Amino acid sequence: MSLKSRRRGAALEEAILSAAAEQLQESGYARFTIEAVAERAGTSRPVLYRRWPTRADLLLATIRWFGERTRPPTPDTGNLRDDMLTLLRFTNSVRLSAMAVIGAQVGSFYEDTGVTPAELRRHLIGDRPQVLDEVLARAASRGEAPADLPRRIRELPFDLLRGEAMLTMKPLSDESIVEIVDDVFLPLIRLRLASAQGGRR
Amino acid sequence: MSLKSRRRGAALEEAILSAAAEQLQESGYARFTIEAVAERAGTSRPVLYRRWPTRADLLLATIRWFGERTRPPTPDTGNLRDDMLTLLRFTNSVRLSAMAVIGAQVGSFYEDTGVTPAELRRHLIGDRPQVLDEVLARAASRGEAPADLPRRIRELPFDLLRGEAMLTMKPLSDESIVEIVDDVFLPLIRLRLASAQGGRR
DNA sequence: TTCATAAGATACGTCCGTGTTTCTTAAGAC
DNA sequence: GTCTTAAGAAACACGGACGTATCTTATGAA
Repeated sequence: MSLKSRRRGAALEEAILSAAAEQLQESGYARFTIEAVAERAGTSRPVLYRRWPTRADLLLATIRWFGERTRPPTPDTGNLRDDMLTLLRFTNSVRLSAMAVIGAQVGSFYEDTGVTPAELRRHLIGDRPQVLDEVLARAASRGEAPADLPRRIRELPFDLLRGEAMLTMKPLSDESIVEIVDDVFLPLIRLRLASAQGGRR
Repeated sequence: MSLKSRRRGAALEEAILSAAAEQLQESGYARFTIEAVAERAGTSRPVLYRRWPTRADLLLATIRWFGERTRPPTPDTGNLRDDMLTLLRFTNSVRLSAMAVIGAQVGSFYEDTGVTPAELRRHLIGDRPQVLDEVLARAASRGEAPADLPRRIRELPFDLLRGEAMLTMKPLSDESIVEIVDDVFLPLIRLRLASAQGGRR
């Protein structure tokens, strides 16, 4: 292909991981082969083998790479509802293609390695502080939400978003997102807030 | 293998589908090959090819077969909470191994055929009337739940169950199930019941 | 400008699953 | 008991991806 330019080191690695991410999202893990990624990146298989001994290693590297450059911005609209909607919409559009792949395409990866989708998700998310924490903390300081929310409630909107996306293999409609916030999440938050205040008095 | 007995027709088909279901649950879709299923069933590939032209056809047949023999019993404990717990526990233990496979192992199937996990799920469930409908109808007649629940609320416990199982690739703990019912589902039901009655008055 | 390094092209053997064909022989209907 | 049907064993060519080895040549640093 390239009779002239020849990429090296970090630039090459970047190009490969980018190609790998594309391949993964477009064609799923089944066709996420060393061969296909090399071709898409415009390089040759040995170049990949020199960096990642197995397809599983390449996948992990790809997921981490993708996760790093799709950090959600921290919304700060002044109210919990809009913050949540913003966050969910971002996740729905940007991260979800990744999660759908990770969750639903990677079954054979689980078979091969024993790494569950949940663990892959942690790879995607990384160690960075969760945006959600910040949003909820601000809501609590405004008196919109109780300070202590159990994991199940906190993560509810994301669990629902992810679950539905994994089933349908596509982003949710905006109505669905609004529904999750207005009909499920916020009512539960208000309920818990009321009972916390009621209990305190 | 069998120098003596030789199965035929329906009995053979049953044996094959049973072997296929085992193979699918144990080793996932990636290793759900005509070859592997034939071997596990103690027969030869041509026998399978005569019935199901492709691996996808075999998968659909297997899912339907499995779904048919894992119908959930309709619980009738006299209260919504226990009915829901019973139903969720059954799904968690029996159906879930299937759903985990369907949802999380079958990504490449989606790639091959365009059939989403949601559609596969419908295959599993079939056309039969949903047990959940009956449980909720009885709850409504007891005054425990409003008569008209939107899909999102009705399915909430199952969406959560399925989503979590697809992530972790294993059944939920019983505490998680209780949590889903007591901290998420029932509060929302009561809330809607109250507002429906309040609005009517 | 020189030179060590690594990109990238090519080729090789291997494994595994596909889909088909041929042949035998057991099963079940008559 | 005979005969049609289909099970099941074996072999085949095929394709795709693997993982490695070899050789060239561009790149970037000294």
